Amino acid sequence: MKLSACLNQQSPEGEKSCLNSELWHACAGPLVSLPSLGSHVVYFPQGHSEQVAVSTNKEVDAQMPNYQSLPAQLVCQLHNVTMHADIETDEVYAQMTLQPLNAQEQKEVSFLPADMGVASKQPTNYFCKTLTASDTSTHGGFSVPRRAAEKVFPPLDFSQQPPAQELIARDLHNNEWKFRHIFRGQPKRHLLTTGWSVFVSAKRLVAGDSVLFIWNEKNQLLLGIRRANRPQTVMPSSVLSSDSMHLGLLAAAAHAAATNSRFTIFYNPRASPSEFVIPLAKYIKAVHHTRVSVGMRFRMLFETEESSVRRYMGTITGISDSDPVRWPNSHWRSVKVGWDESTAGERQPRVSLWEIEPLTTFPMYPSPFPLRLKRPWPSGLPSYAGMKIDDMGLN
Amino acid sequence: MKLSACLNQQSPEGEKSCLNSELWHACAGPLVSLPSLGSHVVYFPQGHSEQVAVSTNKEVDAQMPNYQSLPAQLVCQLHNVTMHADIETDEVYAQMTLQPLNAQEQKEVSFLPADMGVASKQPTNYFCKTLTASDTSTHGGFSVPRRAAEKVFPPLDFSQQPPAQELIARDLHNNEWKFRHIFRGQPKRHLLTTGWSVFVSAKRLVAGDSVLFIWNEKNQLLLGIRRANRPQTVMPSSVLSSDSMHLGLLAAAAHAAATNSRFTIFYNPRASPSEFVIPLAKYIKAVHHTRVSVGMRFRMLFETEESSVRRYMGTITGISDSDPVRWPNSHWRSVKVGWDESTAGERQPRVSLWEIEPLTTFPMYPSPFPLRLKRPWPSGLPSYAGMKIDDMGLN
DNA sequence: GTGTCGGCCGTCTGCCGACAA
DNA sequence: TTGTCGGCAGACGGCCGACAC
Repeated sequence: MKLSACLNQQSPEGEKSCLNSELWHACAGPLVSLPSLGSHVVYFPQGHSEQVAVSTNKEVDAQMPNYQSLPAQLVCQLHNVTMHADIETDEVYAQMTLQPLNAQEQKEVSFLPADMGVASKQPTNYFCKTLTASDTSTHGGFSVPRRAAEKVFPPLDFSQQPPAQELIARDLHNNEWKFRHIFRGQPKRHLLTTGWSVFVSAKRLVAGDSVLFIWNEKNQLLLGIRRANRPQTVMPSSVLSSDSMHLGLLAAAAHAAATNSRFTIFYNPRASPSEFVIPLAKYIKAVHHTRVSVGMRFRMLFETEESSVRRYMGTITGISDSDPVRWPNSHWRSVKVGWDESTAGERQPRVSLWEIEPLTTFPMYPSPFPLRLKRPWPSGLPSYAGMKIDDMGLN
Repeated sequence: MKLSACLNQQSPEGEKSCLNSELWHACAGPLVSLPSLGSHVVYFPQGHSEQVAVSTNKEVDAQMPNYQSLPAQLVCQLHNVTMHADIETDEVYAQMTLQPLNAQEQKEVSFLPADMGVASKQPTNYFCKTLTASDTSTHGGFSVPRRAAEKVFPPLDFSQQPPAQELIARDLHNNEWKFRHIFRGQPKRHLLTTGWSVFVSAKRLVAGDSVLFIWNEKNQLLLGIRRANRPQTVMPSSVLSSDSMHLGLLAAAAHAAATNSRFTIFYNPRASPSEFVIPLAKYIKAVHHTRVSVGMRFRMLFETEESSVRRYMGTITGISDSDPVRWPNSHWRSVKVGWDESTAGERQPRVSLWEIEPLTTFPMYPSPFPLRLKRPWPSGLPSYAGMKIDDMGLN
């Protein structure tokens, strides 16, 4: 597996766009958004650690030493953010360069305009189909859903019999793929024939994986893939032990925090259980300007199989440290929740405040003890320098 | 890419053998040896760092902080060593669990019998062939060199016309591969036909890669592969930045050294420029009981393309720290050398003392200033506790 | 509307000896 | 001794509409 070359094919403004941004976001999913370049963010080593644990398929060792000097959250400036795709698997990921703010900078932050992060702009003219056994078999081509073909593909010339055209689509690596698009059969349907099997075998697609076609404003056809969540699809790599990787991310963050220097992380939206680089304004709003209490009802967004979103409902069952030993007083996954729909096991039993929308109207189990935080935020102007000592888990 | 399951198919004594030891060593090459389980070794973070740099295809950042508490070499006990092969690429690697010795243990070490490490026992009944274009094309099978077939494969029944048999070989993952072995053509030759192309495509072999057949004492046929050194065959992985990986290996070693606890490393013999876990006795002999001086002639073993060894000759041109800033007073690559054969670029300009055989007879350029070490070893009993402070690069 | 299948044709896989390096 | 090729037969890839859910 190699890293992608950084194809700067569009967005010459250079803003965090290294390869096609629409396609990257479409592959990443509707819930993924990247903080703006230059903005202030909160970085959570815990969340980063979770991603590494998933990627290496190994939980963090209980023997792991603590980094006493590393707070549970670091307020940083985002100096660089680039989108990438693994050259072997097309898995999307982002590289971010973060610089922890010093005390003075954290004080000044509160006077800057809030930046909640740009919402992930999902393209409008696109479709995503989960591949069937017939789609991936060598016996035939790809059956295009009718509405999808009419919305996303250029219109066919129906004076021909049968109507057909050649489609050229580009993937995340800017590679070109050619397909014969034909409208035939009884009943009539849209099919991709010649060229399709080459694509399937090159990308090693199997039934259950999804493909994604985008027709963008420049009249280009873009093509992405999203692999099914196969168990054990992970890649631990024999480069470094998972323990050393966990230590490495902590050491990198601790060193950067101690010296106010930059460090680099990878964010893997499809692998990571939760985003761990959060826009500062979003964090502040959720942690300091939102009332939550045990018994309160909330909603949370999840991605569906068809790449759209739906809300699941739940009830807050507790508010406590998710890892009291290693990360005391961290807001990471500080909210214990129960989900209404009992298809349990899929959804995390713990979430962070900025992931949920509390429903202040009609609480199902009104708590007699509404509480905001164990350490309520001082009224008046927020002090982020103070936060680092008072509220951010510095031991 | 996934890690291999640990197939304990033989050597029930369980000594560092997790999958077939003969096959692993054959794939690793004739120069690779693993220290014995329980023995004392010297671990070099610098060498480990080199391996990570090669694997991530990224040199260590000059900004990298120093670990003041981490010596340039750690005397450890080897608690566990298991052989593995990458499930995707069949690349061989070893996992070792090391425990740094405390001062008391280091003192006691000198009274234990020396363990120079077992030499890599290359199997006797084996052959290794680099694949030709014809071998890997879909047009035909595999042409077996005559001597190889006669030495390694079971004898054919020449009463049949043509003589043929089915061969069953097992790879590092204990997967079974069946081949039709036939002796035919004009002139007569040994060929593998049916089954060969399945193997080639499953392992994604291309011309230039090598295959390796072993006929062991249990009359089993073993089958390994060794890929050509394709440039950029490396896999940086988007899990962790290379900077964090470098920090991680240093942090893991530093923490283990500080607490005398165990840590785990991966050794990748085909990727790593040099072994970085050396039997203690080999280290002591090379560093403290060998005279080297500028101008001295030496030999060093290298692997040939055909999986055998040859010696290259050279002259010592200097003795100095390879990284005076980060690792002062380290013996890692402390010897600057020039090579007789000017096919330069292939061989390292710096080697470590334990990699070379100094030729004490007939030095080509006798130096008027023979020197042993910048800090000569005190005569009498070696003190490894003292070494840690005096000679092992503690800043 | 679309997933899977039988039918059918064409290409490519893969086994053979010829031939030359 | 062995790498590559032309020849050839059979397997599979891949395009088609039928049909059912």
